[in-house]
Amino acid sequence: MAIRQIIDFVAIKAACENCRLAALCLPAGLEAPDLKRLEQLVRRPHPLRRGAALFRASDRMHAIYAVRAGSFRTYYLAEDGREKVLGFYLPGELLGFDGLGSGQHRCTADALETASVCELPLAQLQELADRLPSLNHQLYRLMSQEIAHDQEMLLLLSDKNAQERLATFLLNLAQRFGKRGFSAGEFHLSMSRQNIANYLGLTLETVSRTFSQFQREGLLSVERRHVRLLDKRRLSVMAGPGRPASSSTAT
Amino acid sequence: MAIRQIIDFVAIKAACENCRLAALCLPAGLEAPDLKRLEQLVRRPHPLRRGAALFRASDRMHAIYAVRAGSFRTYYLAEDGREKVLGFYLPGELLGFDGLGSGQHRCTADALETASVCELPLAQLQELADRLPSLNHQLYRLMSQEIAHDQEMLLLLSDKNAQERLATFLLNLAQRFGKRGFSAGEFHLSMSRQNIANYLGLTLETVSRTFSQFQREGLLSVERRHVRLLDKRRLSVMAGPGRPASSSTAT
DNA sequence: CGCCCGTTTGAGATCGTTCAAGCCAGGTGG
DNA sequence: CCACCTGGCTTGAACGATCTCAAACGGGCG
Repeated sequence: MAIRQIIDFVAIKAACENCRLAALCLPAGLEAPDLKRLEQLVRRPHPLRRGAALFRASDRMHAIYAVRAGSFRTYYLAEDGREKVLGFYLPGELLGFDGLGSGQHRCTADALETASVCELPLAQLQELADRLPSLNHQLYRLMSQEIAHDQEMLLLLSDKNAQERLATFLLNLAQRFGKRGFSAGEFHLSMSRQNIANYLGLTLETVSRTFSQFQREGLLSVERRHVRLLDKRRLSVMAGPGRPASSSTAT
Repeated sequence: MAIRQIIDFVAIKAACENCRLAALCLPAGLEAPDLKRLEQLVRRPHPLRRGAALFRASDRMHAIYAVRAGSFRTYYLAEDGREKVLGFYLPGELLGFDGLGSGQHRCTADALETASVCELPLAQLQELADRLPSLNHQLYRLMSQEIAHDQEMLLLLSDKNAQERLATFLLNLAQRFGKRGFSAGEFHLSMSRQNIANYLGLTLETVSRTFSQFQREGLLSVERRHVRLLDKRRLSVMAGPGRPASSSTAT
């Protein structure tokens, strides 16, 4: 498979120090010598294909992951089988902290498209963290961001209507894509309407209708999963309070 | 003031080792020698009266707090002035981590009634944590719990109807009161309907009506802020999926 | 005693859901 | 190569839970 080969090739070359995502990733804020040590821990497993799980709820946590390519979704399964989508993760973003307290993951992460990660084995990471306060602080910072994201979502879910929710979501994605060197005005949604709806606490019909409405109003153009934001200013007004930014583990 | 004197008297005697809340508090899981060191950091400021802020959003974070008596609410102020109540804190529960990442609090905490806290100054706590991996792990565990709580709330806000929300809330409170040696079947709500409503993503009218409905159905009796749960089994069924437990920073 | 605030209760409006039908793109098999 | 099928998406119509607006109640405090 050609794709597999390309990815493996990249994997061999990838190192935190040279990684174009480094600034967004765990290494951010670490000094060169600490970075070297961190780098030695990193594993780069084979890519996952669409739908494959990176980890599952109640799995013993054995690593933190950085998205290298592709994208992920995390969700959480209620006792009665209902799913709740908790977040989406783009390249450079970290996931898997949810287990740091208990040693067990609380949610499942699966790939929305073919995707690959860097893996930081927990045992060695904690050992390193116990000796490097700076790494500890970095981990606190990341968990804090997770909390910040969840609290933004609480505000969104309790106060915002469908338009505000979708606008917030799209601007957030745009901002995160932009930060990664992709276009912030035009992008591909790797998640289905159903996933977006679940994440935003709506039904897929409402998401679909709201997309159509935004398009009629000239705020964006959308065709299946391709979106182009045409009037970010107005979208931003629609999105309402709470920074449109800051979703997921992005800085 | 008599009350003030009593509280000060208790404050002098209180020490983590003897504190009846110790098992629920930060010290849980720490060994005796580490506990001693932690204990030396603790300050016990004067009680706060109803409405007084323990810390405010955008304040520089300089401590973590453990509730000693009374109760607190945390909320988060959106740009347009809308408030979002994030959580309630009972004796033995810890608050104030939200700033661990950035060094700034993201939300405001205020007393719902006369309340007092133990204060763990951040600078010394971090210094201690840098030398005590066990304390670090404890802090991770607590932040993790915060995340767990927020994610339970995300599920509640996106999936549950008013009855499920209120039932979940009441059972959660009951469980937390019970763990603290108060009655788990009958308790006083220190927060207003407005606060409950905001926390649950409803209006105060809906909360009020749902209380009345529960009472008509024999699930509980309620008079102003005094609640007695009469049929926890049925309430539990109503509450739906996601553990009814685990709210806030309680273990 | 009377005011004020938090709460309860009622009636109507609204937004999102539900149920249902149809569309479109991509993949499959004849 | 085309017909068909499937899954994801769009659109419509009616329903319903919650919100909004409004009024009245009741306890606590000056």
